[in-house]
Amino acid sequence: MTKRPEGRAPARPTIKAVAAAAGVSTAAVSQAVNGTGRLSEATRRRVLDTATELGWSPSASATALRRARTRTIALVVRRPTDVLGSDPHFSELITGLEGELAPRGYGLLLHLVADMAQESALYERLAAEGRIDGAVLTDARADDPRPELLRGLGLPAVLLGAPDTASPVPRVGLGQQGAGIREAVGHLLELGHRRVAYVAGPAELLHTRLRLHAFEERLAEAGLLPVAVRHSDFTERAAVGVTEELLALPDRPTALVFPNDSMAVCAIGTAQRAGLRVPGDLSVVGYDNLSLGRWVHPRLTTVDQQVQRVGAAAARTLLVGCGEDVPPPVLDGRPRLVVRESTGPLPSPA
Amino acid sequence: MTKRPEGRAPARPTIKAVAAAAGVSTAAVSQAVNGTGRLSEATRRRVLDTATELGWSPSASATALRRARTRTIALVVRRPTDVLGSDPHFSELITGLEGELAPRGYGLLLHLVADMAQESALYERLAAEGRIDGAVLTDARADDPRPELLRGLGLPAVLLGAPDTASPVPRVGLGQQGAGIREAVGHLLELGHRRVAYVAGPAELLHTRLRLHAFEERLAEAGLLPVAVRHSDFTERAAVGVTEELLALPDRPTALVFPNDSMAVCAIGTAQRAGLRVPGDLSVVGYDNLSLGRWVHPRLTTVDQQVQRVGAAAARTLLVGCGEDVPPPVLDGRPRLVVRESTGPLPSPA
DNA sequence: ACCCGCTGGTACATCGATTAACCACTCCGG
DNA sequence: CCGGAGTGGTTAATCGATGTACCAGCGGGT
Repeated sequence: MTKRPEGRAPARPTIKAVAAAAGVSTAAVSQAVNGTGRLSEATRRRVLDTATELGWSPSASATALRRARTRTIALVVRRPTDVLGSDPHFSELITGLEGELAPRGYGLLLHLVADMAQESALYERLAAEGRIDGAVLTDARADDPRPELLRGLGLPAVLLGAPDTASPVPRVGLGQQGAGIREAVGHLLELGHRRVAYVAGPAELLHTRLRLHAFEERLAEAGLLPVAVRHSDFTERAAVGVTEELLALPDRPTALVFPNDSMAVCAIGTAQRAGLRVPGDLSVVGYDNLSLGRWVHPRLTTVDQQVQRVGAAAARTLLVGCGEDVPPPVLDGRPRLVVRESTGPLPSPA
Repeated sequence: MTKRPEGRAPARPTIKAVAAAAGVSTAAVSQAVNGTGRLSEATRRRVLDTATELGWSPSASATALRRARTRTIALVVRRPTDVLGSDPHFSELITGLEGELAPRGYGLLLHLVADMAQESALYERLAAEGRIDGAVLTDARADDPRPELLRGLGLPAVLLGAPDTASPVPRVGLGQQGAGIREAVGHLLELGHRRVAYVAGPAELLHTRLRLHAFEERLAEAGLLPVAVRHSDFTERAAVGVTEELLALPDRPTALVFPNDSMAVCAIGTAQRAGLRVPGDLSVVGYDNLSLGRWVHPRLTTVDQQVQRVGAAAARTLLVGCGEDVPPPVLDGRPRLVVRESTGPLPSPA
């Protein structure tokens, strides 16, 4: 039991300590770690050695103040209900972001807000305090105020889930939302389905519109109309309600398409509870390729949109916007249908 | 011709600008916003008004440098496999943390690492750079190196998922892990089950041990031994493998207890796939009370440990450790069993 | 001897806020 | 009329790192 008075700060070394230990000026130390200025190779090495020896890293606060750059990126999650809880979307996105940010010494500042007003206010505060260098904007809306806001604040940003039209900020991936849904509908049509219903996300989200449009378009190409379209939030509760409603329809749909996997799984449960077999009586398609879906019974047919890669691309885009010298993002993958067991041939009419 | 065509930096106002506009010294401005010093009410108000008028907030970098406090808390998620993806645990935890941190102007810095070595290295880097004021340590291990490490770095921390024994850092909640499991086992015993198996998390995690001990203890109180105990990571894939193995046992268990809900759901799927009815032939208990569990078929019996509240308590504890003046955390809830449909009476012997 | 250019560094102002020390002024009792 | 105590501010040093401007040698051409 060492008697150490608590809270005794270990007094981290400063650039001054390193300079003294190496017998040079603080300027030399700075130049050594940043690779700037003109130092002899011998001096540079000696400085770097003493730096590691003392366990010194430049203070993030001081550097941030001097350079007006914090090496921090904001990710704000809007969470009107409890979406985050069930949605793997953000976890995957964060994984993708981190993979690119961390190696460059960047940090991810995470915030949760309830609505768009709070989100905008938060960006303004973060910008006013100079806490961040950029932001990842998720869930693009139809008339999204954020790109313009961030541009006004002088912060680079990247918008996820919007088509690549001209805009104040770059946009990344999730742009081919339609492709996955088209594939899913095509799959259902091939199986013989004619009465297909679509459960969409909140109407104000841009990707909701994109996917819905793709859904209707693909059906139209087969000369069909959706038997029903319902908007919902992303909650499991909504999934259950909508499913019950759709199953009670006079011309009951034989296939349901959902905007995420959690909802699809709940829908399967609801159908089973109502005495229907999946996919015998009802086919169900999800979205996201949540790993859970591979193991439930029946295994879930879903759309994999590779959120992780999108996150990585978004991070790269932002880093470029921050003046970092990184290879530009490449985003090859597009959403792809993963066919498993929750979809099957049209039930033969009794 | 400016280098940045439209990215003209809006030149955020500084304390100097506010001081000039209000006709006072910068010191007065500082005292006004911090409520320190002795300023007349009139001056204070005038300063605050011009501050909001100019849209000024003190620079986080400058304040951090001067006060040696960043108002940032680190949450490092160790993720050997893809646990984060499916585990709602962290989402809930983050929600709880944010609820307390955000109102006090604190930010949450999120990092993902692969193993404990990386995690320790990360804390050292964050501390050396002075990027954080404290850290939330999740998933306590048997001989956890982090509390000692963080103490050595002079950073307040809070350890989650450990009993409240003496330690370098405070510990919060999740300490009564046993209570929930005891309740679950009691429930199964009441239903007549005698052959119960336990699927545990990774052996090095402290809460794994606590829960396992509670499981065995409660069974012993009824004069029973576990029919089997298996360790696993938290992945769905492992759930499937373990379930298949347990169901193939000569004295097949009639009830399975899992360390999280995703695994339990997958186990149910696996059992169904093997032709077993749940809970007719097999009872399944989860842990976490993931919202999905309320809607699958059958609805999942699980343990609710109120992670969100734990997060809130952890945040409060940390804020106190940072010298913030907040009400001390109160953590009333203990884990509670939520009985639903995936558990049922012992199958009558054929 | 003188100036030039080059190498390898150093001195100092600066980023934006905080805070201890200090000062001008008024009021008041003795 | 003077000392002492408030009141309501200001001045200036400081946090740690960065970068521009400057300087000391030194070799070499003329």
